[in-house]
Amino acid sequence: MRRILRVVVDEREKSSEVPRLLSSMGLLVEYRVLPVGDYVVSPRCAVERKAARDFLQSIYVGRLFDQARRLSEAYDVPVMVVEGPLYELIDEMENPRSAWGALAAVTIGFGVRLVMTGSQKQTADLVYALALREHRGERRGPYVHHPRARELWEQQIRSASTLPGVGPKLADRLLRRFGSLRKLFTASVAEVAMVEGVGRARAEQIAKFLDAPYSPEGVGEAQKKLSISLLDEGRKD
Amino acid sequence: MRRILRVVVDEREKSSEVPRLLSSMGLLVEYRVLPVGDYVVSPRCAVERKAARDFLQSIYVGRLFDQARRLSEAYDVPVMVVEGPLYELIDEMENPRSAWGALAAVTIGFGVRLVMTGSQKQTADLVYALALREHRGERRGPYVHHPRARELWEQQIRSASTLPGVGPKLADRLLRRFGSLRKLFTASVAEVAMVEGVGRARAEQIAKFLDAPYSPEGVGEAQKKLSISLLDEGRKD
DNA sequence: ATAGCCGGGTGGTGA
DNA sequence: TCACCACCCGGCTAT
Repeated sequence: MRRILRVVVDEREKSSEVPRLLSSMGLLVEYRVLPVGDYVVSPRCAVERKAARDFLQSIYVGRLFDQARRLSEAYDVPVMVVEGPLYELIDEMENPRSAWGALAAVTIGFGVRLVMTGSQKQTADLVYALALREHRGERRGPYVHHPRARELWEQQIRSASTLPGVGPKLADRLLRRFGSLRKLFTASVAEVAMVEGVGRARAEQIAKFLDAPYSPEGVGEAQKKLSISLLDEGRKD
Repeated sequence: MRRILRVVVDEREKSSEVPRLLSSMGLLVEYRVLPVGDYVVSPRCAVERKAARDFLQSIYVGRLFDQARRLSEAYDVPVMVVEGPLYELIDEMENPRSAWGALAAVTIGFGVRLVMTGSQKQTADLVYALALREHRGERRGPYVHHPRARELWEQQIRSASTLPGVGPKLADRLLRRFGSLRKLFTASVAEVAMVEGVGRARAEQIAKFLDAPYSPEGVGEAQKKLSISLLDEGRKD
């Protein structure tokens, strides 16, 4: 049996259909007065819902950037949903480019993830998808995208995960087995291969990686630029 | 005098109106065969343009996540533009939620910035706004990036950078000095401290990190309190 | 010789 | 997300 998905909704959103749709989908909807955001989907992810017209208006009042800032300050994964006929409204504008510029500023400048939807139903579907995703802790993307590791053990896992074929799960097992990063990094192929989830092939791959000589110039790609700029020219032997 | 905005466009995009619109706006359009992305707006920012129908289809072929991954690996600011009547198409689908889930995965999992537009004209306006925005930052570097698998030396630098107080530059120096990751990880405090940019304090910090015992659930009571307070879910009374 | 600038590099913070 | 700041390191310099 799987746990109920929970989402915290701002009181003011009661006037929209979205919360009702969410609870009809099986989500547990809980109302609060939220200082920022409209739908809190997980401790790190909140959604701000804005009607297309309101979105465009708030560009000129400067309110948009304020909200984007507050949202990204409060949550690691800030999402802004623009709901409604945005395209038509932008086409009616005198200078549509400023609207696209604002869009770019919000998503690139503040790191807010934008999604446009066509209706409240679609907004609800999106929020549901977000809740599902956040709840599962689903990692579709590469693990390097992990936000930030604060605790020591998280940093250790992150470090061990840089080994080829080693993700967070395996890193945990390896660290449990060896006790510290140093011991892991100095372990022999046979010792590493003994850990569950690591076979001979993977163990050898890891050893090969650790022992690989460092040659940034390598096979002469355009990457040379980096290594050249990194070279220190102040050798005075 | 301000410099002309330049954008590199994939050859295949010639068949669309967008490049023509861009150059009529005053952008310098340069055609190339791009390995990834359709519009390269700056050394760090590229845009992949997808028709709404194509976008939805590529979800089911699995091609979407592949493209998202390649885009985000090659550029720091990957942008995906979904052009056309997405809302209507999604409403016609049997399970629209999977579409929103895919959208969420692309933008949250892969860090791709999504923007929906209603027409080629709007896409052009967006690309223009991006070019303007990126131009202000004035970064230089190669416009075309390659999606090829990360080079060995890059992975080695990434691995060494997980050490505390060590970024890409220091990682390079450390690896040059020690020759391989294994040798770096087994080096003594004194040896590490000899490298330029690493003093006694930093060397000791690194050693402490490597030798720290792994205790995922936290051993210290004080530590426990901290993590509990951090994990405390959105109680905002 | 050495104590104090200064420029590069890192990582945390607030917008 | 990203730009800015504060700290750490090591070399230079002026005594």
